[in-house]
Amino acid sequence: MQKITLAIADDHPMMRKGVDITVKAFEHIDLIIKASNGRELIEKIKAQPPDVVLMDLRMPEMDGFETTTHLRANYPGMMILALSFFDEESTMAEFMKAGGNGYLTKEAGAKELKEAINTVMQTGYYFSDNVSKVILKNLSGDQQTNPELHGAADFTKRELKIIRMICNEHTTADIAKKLFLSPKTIEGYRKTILGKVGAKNTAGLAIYAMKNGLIMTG
Amino acid sequence: MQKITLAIADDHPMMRKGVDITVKAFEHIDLIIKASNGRELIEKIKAQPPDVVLMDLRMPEMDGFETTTHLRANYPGMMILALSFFDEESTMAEFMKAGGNGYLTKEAGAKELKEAINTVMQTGYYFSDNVSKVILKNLSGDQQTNPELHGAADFTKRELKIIRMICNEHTTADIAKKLFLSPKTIEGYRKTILGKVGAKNTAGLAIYAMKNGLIMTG
DNA sequence: AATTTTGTGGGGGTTTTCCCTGATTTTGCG
DNA sequence: CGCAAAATCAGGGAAAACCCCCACAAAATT
Repeated sequence: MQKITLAIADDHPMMRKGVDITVKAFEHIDLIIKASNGRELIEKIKAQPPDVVLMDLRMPEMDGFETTTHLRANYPGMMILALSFFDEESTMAEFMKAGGNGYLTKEAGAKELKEAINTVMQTGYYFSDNVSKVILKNLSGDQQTNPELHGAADFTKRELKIIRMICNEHTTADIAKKLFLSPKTIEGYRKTILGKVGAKNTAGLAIYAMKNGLIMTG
Repeated sequence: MQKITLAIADDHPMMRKGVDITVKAFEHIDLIIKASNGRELIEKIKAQPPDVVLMDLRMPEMDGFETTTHLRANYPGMMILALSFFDEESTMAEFMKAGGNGYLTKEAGAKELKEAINTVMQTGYYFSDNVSKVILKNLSGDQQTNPELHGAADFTKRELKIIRMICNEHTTADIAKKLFLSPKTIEGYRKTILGKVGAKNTAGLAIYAMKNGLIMTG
């Protein structure tokens, strides 16, 4: 599955950041170009044309209408969406006349941005307000599957005993002495245990043990 | 399941929009306050205090440092994250000194924003570059943080924050770096903390923290 | 105003944990 | 029986934690 490449042209750095932040949550979309005006956008597009362009209409140097006209002439297949933070009809009409593929209104959320990009790629258009509200599954990043989410790793009896002793503040040497084993053996267990629970140190292990009921809470 | 309430203070409307867009994708987070400077933020917070504040540091009228100091004094349990688009250490150090709970660097994506908010609610801190994430990750939160519920020993805010970081497997050096303090200072805290809880080592501390609800169990 | 607590740091050291290589013996089970 | 997992141990080294001592400034409390 190919990633969708995206460009944004907006004179406001914070807006670019906002979009940047948003699309970073979308695994299948790559924001490859950020430009602060039309001229800069066109320059960058020469080197690397994106699939979709998000275009602010009010920009210095070269505004969104002019830029859209140029892009439409030179890249017929490119999808151009207006980032409309003032959705006056007349403005939008002019933009569509210039060759735009649709627009996002200011109410657009991350979900809609994603849908807009997907839709415009599939159908060639997207309009913010006719949102069919197709219920896609959750946005990416909603449930990040935990690698070692505890089905609770299973421990051997020895390991369990040692875990409990560690949680009772016994040191390696201490445990070794009490169990009549070599400290090196206990060290080995510590390593194995840390590996099993995915902890980086004793603190993490102790927390894990508590959460998973490996030790008595009394 | 309770939603996490969020406020943002940033003089730039587009930035607010960016965050707004982003958090709208998060079902469990409600952006309830948008302010353009510290004074406005404080006013709005009087009516409706949020769980977490995202704070730009450079703002007109009343900047992020001043605002953070004020909020920390009046809302001890409120989580304050800096939106740092210029991550100079000195700036961050000043912010942390003012009582901040952590910071998001400019590389932060939607996923990280979400995680930052979740994490700061669970642990009381978040630092953009900390990669330890997985460990205490649990399915989305439920219990809200009641700052002081358990009598137990009483800790200062600093101590509490450090306890949580220790339980999240941060090393002394690590903590020092993130809080812009000397490792020696952290060492001092460790000693004080161990003394207070009557633990002999980190394992004991972690167990204590769990038992006494010093850290969120998710 | 005086005192205590909190926050911040330093020097110098020992102990403990963590990590990398290995290894041998026992035990459980198909 | 044979094999995998469990249990046992080692050398050597790096990192982290722990433990003394101490000091000073800022803030809170009295």
